[in-house]
Amino acid sequence: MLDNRYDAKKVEEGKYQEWLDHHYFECGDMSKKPYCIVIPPPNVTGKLHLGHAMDNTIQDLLSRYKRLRGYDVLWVPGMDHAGIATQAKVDERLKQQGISRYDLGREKFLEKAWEWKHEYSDFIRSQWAKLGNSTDYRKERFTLDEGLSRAVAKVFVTYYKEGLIYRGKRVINWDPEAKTALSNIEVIHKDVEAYMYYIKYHIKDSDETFEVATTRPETMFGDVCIVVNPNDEKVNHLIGKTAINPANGNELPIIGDEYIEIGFGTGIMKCTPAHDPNDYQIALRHNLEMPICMNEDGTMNELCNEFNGMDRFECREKLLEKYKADGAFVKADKIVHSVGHSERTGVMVEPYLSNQWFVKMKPLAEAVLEAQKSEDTKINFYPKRFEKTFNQWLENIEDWCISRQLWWGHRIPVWYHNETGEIYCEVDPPADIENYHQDEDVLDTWFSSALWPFTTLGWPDDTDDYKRYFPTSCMVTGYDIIFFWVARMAFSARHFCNDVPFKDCLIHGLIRDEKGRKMSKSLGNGIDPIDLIDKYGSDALRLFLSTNSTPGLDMNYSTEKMEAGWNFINKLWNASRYVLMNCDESYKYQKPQISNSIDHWIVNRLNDTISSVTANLDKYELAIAGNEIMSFVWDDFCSMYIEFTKAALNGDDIEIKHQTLNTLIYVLEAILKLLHPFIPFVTEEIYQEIHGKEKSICIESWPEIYDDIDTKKAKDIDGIIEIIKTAREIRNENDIKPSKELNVIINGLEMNDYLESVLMRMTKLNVISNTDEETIVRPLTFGSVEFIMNEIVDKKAELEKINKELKRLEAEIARSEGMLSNEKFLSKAPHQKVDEEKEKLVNYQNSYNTLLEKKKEFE
RNA sequence: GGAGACUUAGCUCAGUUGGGAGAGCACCUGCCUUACAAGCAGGGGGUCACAGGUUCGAGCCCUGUAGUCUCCACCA
Repeated sequence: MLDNRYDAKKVEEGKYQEWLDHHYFECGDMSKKPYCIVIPPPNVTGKLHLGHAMDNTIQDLLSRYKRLRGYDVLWVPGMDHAGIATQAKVDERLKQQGISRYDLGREKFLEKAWEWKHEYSDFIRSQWAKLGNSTDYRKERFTLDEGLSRAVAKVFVTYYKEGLIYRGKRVINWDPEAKTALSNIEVIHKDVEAYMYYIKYHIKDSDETFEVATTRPETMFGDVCIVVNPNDEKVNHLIGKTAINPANGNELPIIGDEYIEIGFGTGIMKCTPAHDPNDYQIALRHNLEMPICMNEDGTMNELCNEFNGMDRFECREKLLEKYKADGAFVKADKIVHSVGHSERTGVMVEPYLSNQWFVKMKPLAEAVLEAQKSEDTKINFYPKRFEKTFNQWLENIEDWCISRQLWWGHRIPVWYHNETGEIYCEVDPPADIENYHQDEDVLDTWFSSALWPFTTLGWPDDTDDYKRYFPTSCMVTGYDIIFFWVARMAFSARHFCNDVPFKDCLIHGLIRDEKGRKMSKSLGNGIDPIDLIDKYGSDALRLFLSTNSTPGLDMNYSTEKMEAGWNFINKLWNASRYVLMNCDESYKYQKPQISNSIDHWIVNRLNDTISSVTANLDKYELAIAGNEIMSFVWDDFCSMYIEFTKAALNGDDIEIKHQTLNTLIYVLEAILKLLHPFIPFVTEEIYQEIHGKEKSICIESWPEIYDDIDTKKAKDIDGIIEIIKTAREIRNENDIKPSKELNVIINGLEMNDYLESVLMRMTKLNVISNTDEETIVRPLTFGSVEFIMNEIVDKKAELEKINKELKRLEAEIARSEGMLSNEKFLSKAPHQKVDEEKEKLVNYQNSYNTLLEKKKEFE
């Protein structure tokens, strides 16, 4: 017997291990259709947060649903080495021990990083277990494991040989903290307050001066020329002259280039090719030098004279002081402008000229865009609008900088000949390795993530898993990584597998705190999913995460809604307890032969619920599906049906009693299956209470429609419910105690002993066939009910009520008649709607006539 | 500059092809009715941001306005 109180801890304890021990989540039943999801691999940087919990809940929900629907489900677990992020964490740990990675050297540092990885992957697995993830652990992968690493190398080498990867000197985004290059999307642009400094330059051998505006005066040590627009009448006379750089006294030729926007600022720009991408382009056009004036850590270098070794921002201040002293400083205007910051370290990114590896994006992107044009070859986004986001990014894409000056990651499979410098690019190192040295850099962590949906299945080998499960069925992820990840998986799969990586892509929003703010470390408003599980249980958390959001939109955490979820589970628990308290062994495992109308009614409602829930889950409308089941359980099953059954179970009719018990179990079991994808632990607990420990709901099958429903009988119960609600209303309105029996005459609905006992049980209604007393009447859909007036209310009050109701009905009738006499409505609206309206009108008229008659009778 | 989202009850939000507005919480009234008081029964409360348009009919479709937010791109 179930305990008399739902205790999430007790229910969930040990269940996950049992599931694993029974291999319920392992794929491979070849008789079924395959269904595959690969997990977005969490970073091994730390614990999973609430966002992961939501993402995983959705995937688990889909996996469990599909398993019940009879698919051979493979949900692949795995983790990401997360290059910069993890390296930063390990660095930080070393720092606490007073050492730096340079003290250790590359090999030893990597050992430490692997230690970190093992520690955190264990932690993450324990969190997955708490969430109940039904992944197949035999298939778990890590982006840096051997198989994936070979796949990464294979991809690099292939691209390289196809000319889609190249190495070159470019101005890239440099993170001076992590001391590595970043790709464009790893740079976050933030508006910051700054100054636009106006600096005075002298023309060589002349008294003539001009002003140049800059926000980064410290880069003046890297300037090579002054640029004006040759068409700018105001300043083009300067072209050909030579200016003196106030920073170091160097001579700067003044040249013309149409890049300069006429009318912007002073119309005169300084050009720093190594520290600005636009300046770099100008320098290319004019074949200029590209001196670098900073070190990798953001300090100034030997080009900067007395500022050598000074931090870039300190140099800025000191240089300005110098300008103020020697008259070069003109003014500083306060401005707000957008400055790039490193996504990982948060420091200001420095545009920096360096030698990096790039993927040529145009042809890869175009292949995906082409495939998106056809229904057969496209990825289907849910919600659809993200397809536009995805396309637009691919349409405007620039080459992808993939080399990172880190140690933790896939080392670039390129070796340089020690003497000739000749490049050797293969998966395996050159045979005469002693004559070569390998490229020091590693690959952007997203380079390996981009291959995740197929490398996890064994690609580039033509494995059984790859053949069976690729392309995968559905990718579940947040809109924040469409560019980082989704798009890159798309072109990788298109290029190497000639297919989509996944047929569907379900995009969800972010989870925010109760006030709608993003959860962040600095705000300290993060919520640990494990704390919530400890407090409310995994099921309650999952229910909260899966039924309170609209696809693609952000969701706020809400204690209230967590509690509402818990309350629902408690309700389910108690309803199950009621069923099991009343059923002995003989009532289990039987599909009911239903005949009485109450059972027809509940099973009919169950049918509707099954259809609707199934349809919505198939559309990824998880919240709608969840709410549908919850309201069925709470409103129909608990509030109505269970209360109905009390009459049967306390009655003398053995036949009805028997049938009721069978129906109770039958409906409960269907409910458990419908809910299992949402709340797997408690549904398993209850299911095993019915069927014994040797069975598991995890591998059961989805409920089927009971196809022998008498809808007329089911509809009669809608009438009974109307009577009950009317009676309750009358009691409440007139302050009649629930314990006081009321006599009632029912017109237009066939009654029997059982239904009468239900009315007695539910609202203490005593059904009579006629009376000599004066009655009040309430029109209902099927007919009407009458109550003995002086048991309830006085005539005057009742007359008032009738008049009010008549007035309301007149208005309704007028509205309805208006519609039905509108020829355009009749001719253009669907027949069904017209019929509905006609039926309404008839009901209104019947009600009106019933009340009118009663009114005349009173007068 | 480009793109997108949001505006519905006191609060937080649902509302899936257009056919008389819903939930949770809060509030009011009455109930310890042997599954559940973390519960049960009943109730009050909304010009669906604003203005136009399409339609027999608009919270939903179209246009514009206002406010909030997000992403992308950015000129020294």
